[in-house]
Amino acid sequence: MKKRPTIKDIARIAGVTHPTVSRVINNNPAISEETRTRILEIIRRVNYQPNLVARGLVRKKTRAVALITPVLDPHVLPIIKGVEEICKLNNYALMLFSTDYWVDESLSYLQVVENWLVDGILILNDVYYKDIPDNVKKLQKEEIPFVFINKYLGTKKVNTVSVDNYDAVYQVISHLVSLGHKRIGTIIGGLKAVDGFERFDAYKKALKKFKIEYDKSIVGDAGFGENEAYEEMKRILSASSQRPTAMFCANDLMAIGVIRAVQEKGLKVPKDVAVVGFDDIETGRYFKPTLSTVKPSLELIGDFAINLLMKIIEDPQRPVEEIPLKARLIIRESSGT
Amino acid sequence: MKKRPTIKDIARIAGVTHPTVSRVINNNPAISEETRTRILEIIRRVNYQPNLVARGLVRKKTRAVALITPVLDPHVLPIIKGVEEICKLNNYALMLFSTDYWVDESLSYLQVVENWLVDGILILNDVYYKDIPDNVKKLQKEEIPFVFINKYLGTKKVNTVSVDNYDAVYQVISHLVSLGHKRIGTIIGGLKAVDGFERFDAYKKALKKFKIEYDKSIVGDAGFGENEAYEEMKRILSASSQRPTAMFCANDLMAIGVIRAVQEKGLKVPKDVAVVGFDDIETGRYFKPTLSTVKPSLELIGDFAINLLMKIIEDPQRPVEEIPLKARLIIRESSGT
DNA sequence: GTACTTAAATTAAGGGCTCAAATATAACCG
DNA sequence: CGGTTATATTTGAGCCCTTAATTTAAGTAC
Repeated sequence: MKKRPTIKDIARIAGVTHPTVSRVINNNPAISEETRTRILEIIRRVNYQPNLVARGLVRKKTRAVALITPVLDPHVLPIIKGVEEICKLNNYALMLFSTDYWVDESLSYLQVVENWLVDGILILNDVYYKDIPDNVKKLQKEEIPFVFINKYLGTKKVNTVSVDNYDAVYQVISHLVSLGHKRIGTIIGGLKAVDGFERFDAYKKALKKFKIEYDKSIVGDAGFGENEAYEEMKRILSASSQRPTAMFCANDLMAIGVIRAVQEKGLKVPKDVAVVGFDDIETGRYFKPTLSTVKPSLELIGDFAINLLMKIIEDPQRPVEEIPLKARLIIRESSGT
Repeated sequence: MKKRPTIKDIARIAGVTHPTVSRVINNNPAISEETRTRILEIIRRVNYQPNLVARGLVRKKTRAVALITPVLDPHVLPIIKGVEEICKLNNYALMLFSTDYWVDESLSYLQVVENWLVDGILILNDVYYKDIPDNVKKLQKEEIPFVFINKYLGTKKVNTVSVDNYDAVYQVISHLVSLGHKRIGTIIGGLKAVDGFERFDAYKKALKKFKIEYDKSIVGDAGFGENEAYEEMKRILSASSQRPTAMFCANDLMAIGVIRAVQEKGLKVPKDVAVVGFDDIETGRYFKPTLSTVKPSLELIGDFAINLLMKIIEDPQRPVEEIPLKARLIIRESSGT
């Protein structure tokens, strides 16, 4: 790369010393209007840009944040989008790291932070932790600003922005109940994933609210997979003496699997079995029948997360905040009237 | 954040000066085995990590690259994924910037680079430029390493990794011809987009190869939009005296629009009109009929692009390279036999 | 005109690291 | 043992910027 002008070059041209130029750049008021305009003019003319690395070194702030995600798939894209947008708006640079679920290795994201390359990190969390994992402990110990996206299910509170799974599932069950359903089964996504755990828990709590008894025989675990859900639903339909009239699935993919299983049995969706998913994936809008679902605003989650992170960076002592965001129920054919 | 140990702290503990420690870190051979192991032990013990910002300042290399994309949608995700993976493998940090097609504003990505925060940039290009745009000229002038992803259609060569649109479209037309089609229309995505331009050009060239005359009446422009393609196809079906028996669409979304229009006319896909798209989007696999398409390996494009960029960073003087990558034809129901 | 305040700039130091040049130490040799 | 070479380490300077402390100049008041 070409050598770029430095603050000293500007100073030399203007006939002042470089701290004076620095003051102009940083809008320090202790500069006469005359020299300020003169220096600004020179800066414009030679297209000077302050070297952010040097500035970062002395200020100990790089104005960069990192987003750590276990995986790069369409599901997380809106979150990234939300984060990126707010970053840009606030002149932060966004670094992207994917860990491929390799949690141990992702300890190395610490390295990125520890090396001062970023001022804070957003951690897209998927896994259900009983206890605070070591890498998070380390973040806390080093007092590195971080925010979890998707609830972090430790006992201790950490800064978090997440889907309000409880509210979302309640909306779904409430919707199904209002259609007259009393036998509402579920396909869960496994208990290891945060969302899997919470949505299942929320399902049980919602049933209780509506005084519907929990029935294990109409519950399946498909680990968020379509084919697994298909198999589980086949099992439920053939095993259960009294089949469910509605199914809540912890994501849309599984809902599609479930619908396939239902149709294969010669039953109709939603007439015989109503199905509601979670996420609002693209395919759900094209699938036949179109899929009822509940849609978290992931972009908004990204927004809130980065905004929270920026606040923490500015004031590391601020109290921990846990922000749940409401999802929106979308009723389509698969649970239509 | 907590104060972290510096190279000087290590030096003090070890009873040497800090350049000695620096040498150990950088594997400089001019260090006795004895002190090397002693210092490494201390580094391990206090968990010292070199401050990359400081290092960046003196080396003028941050080991970070930026990916500039006009938009963050599922279409570009595999590219990001490919880039991210290789970055990680090579200890580069990846910064993500989206310009929202706001090209003027995206001049500001220069700022990111000019400030030394990154060593080079990848530019996801979508727009068709006749001449080299100003921001790219500026990159060249400043001798900033950059690679275009998706062909940059200027007259001058720039470092590029892109889908081989010509080969891909040839594969499609060849496939349709082999099924006996002679009247093959196309819905193009507009000429402003690189891919739009190239795929249309490739379509005409392919027809020529098979000695099929180009017929304007079975060509539509839908700007890559589904509904626009639907409208264009309706127009073509009603206007054309002799309707096409096959349609090549410059992306899958438009192919879906086309199929809708065909079916609405009471015609069958692929019996009456065969349809082939481009991209292999998720929905195409679920749509009825399942969609024939041609799938570029976007992840591979990302791979190649970042690899090329890293080479350029290491050797800025290396000759310009333009790398086309082959796409794969996927035959499904919409062009089935 | 002296003393004092305020404004505007300068001087000096330092952030954490690298790298070239200089020095100290040890080793070797005739 | 003086002189040369090789090895290991230190000294010194600098990357580009910010910030506190200090100086200088100008302005005000009595």
